[in-house]
Amino acid sequence: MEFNEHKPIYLQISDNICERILSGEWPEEERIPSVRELGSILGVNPNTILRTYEHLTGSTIIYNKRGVGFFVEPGAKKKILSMQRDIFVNDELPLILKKMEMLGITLSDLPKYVK
Amino acid sequence: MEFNEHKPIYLQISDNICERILSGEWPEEERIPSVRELGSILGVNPNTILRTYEHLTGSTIIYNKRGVGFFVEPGAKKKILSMQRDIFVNDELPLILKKMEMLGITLSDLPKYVK
Amino acid sequence: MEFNEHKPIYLQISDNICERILSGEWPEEERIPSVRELGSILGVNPNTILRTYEHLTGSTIIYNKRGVGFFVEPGAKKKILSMQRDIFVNDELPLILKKMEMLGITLSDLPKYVK
Amino acid sequence: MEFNEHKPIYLQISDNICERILSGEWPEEERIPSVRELGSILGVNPNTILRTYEHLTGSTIIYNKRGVGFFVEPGAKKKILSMQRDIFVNDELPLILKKMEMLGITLSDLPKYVK
DNA sequence: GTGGTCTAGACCACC
DNA sequence: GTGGTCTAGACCACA
Repeated sequence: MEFNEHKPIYLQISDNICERILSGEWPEEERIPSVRELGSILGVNPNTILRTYEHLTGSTIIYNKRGVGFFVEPGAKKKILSMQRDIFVNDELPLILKKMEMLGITLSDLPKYVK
Repeated sequence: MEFNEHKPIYLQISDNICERILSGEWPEEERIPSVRELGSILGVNPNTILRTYEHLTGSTIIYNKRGVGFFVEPGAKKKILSMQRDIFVNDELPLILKKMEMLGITLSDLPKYVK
Repeated sequence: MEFNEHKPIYLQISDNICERILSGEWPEEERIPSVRELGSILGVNPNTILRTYEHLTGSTIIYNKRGVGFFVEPGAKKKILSMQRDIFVNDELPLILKKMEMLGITLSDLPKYVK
Repeated sequence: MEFNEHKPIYLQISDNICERILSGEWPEEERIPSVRELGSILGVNPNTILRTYEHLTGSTIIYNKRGVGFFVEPGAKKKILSMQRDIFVNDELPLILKKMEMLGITLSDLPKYVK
């Protein structure tokens, strides 16, 4: 997996996992790869994966069965959607719009940039 | 000057300087404050300012006259705008659009969220 | 390590590292010492080593794996050679030839001066 | 006048003056421009020119008549030639040859690079 | 006066 | 453990 320069790797992995859950690749209630497995798949230290899992556990998107592994929470998809929607609309969108104004790009210009 | 938590101070100062150049407060071809001056104005160590200036020099937004000081490059405004536009269109916008798709938000929904 | 008077230490270390890479002492793809390690080996402040590493990263001769360390870029040897050859042929050689002309020394005189 | 990055400006001007003397543009025994004049011609602080003149005075290539100006020493051309020849053969040439060896360039390759 | 280099040491996020 | 940022302060060559 390729990582962006300035965002912590564990958060980038977190985003990646959310996408997998949303897409149904990792269904609710099912076990996800162990810290070691995913670490070796992504070429990343298991500690980093653990941090990701802790982060997602804190948002009740996954949960841990001791000695067994991590599982996707029931309702995870809904949760992810509402959380990310909130963040997007309240935090990110205002910044985006401000920047677009600075750059002289309007909403009606956007379709031009969609590939 | 107030600094944001998680972005390096020297980059925040860099952004700030770009804004000053764009606004015309620091015109092209003119000398900008010395590292010591600006450091004491912003309450920041001169080394940190120097780092900012090195960063901006690397982007040919300012240049150095040895023993004299730093000056705004001719064409700096155009350069800043085109750089920021590039980053926005090529790096940020695709991620934004991807996320919007994931969240089920379309371009035509956006005007709703503008205050 | 002994340092020359008038060239910055961080650049001298940079040259030294390039030699190590060229000689194969530090092979491509392999990890090089941490800033603290190399600093204590060379008797130099870690910040100075970091500066060297940043400089070499900028020339894509080494790269950083976050939280792990710096590594020699694949193709670093070739890159170093071609960079140095470029500088020599395009920047230094013209000056040398100009000076030789001024001094009345011709190319065919040179073998006389080789010990 | 354009200045090289890493060599002090006052030395670059010194080289430039030596060339003028060798070429006969500034003949022996004749007055050369005042510190202020040359400074404004080259776009450089007069202090820098003064430093150049002091440097050349120290090598008895020019001399000062108090209240009148600086003059080219009689015998300056010969002096410059022998000094520069010495430096070139003893100091610079060995370094050049060493670097050429490192880069795999031989003396017989050189004519190729002459424009 | 200017920037440039270097040190010592601290603190931090991240792996 | 890793690098990255920042400070304080020193020293220097140069303009």
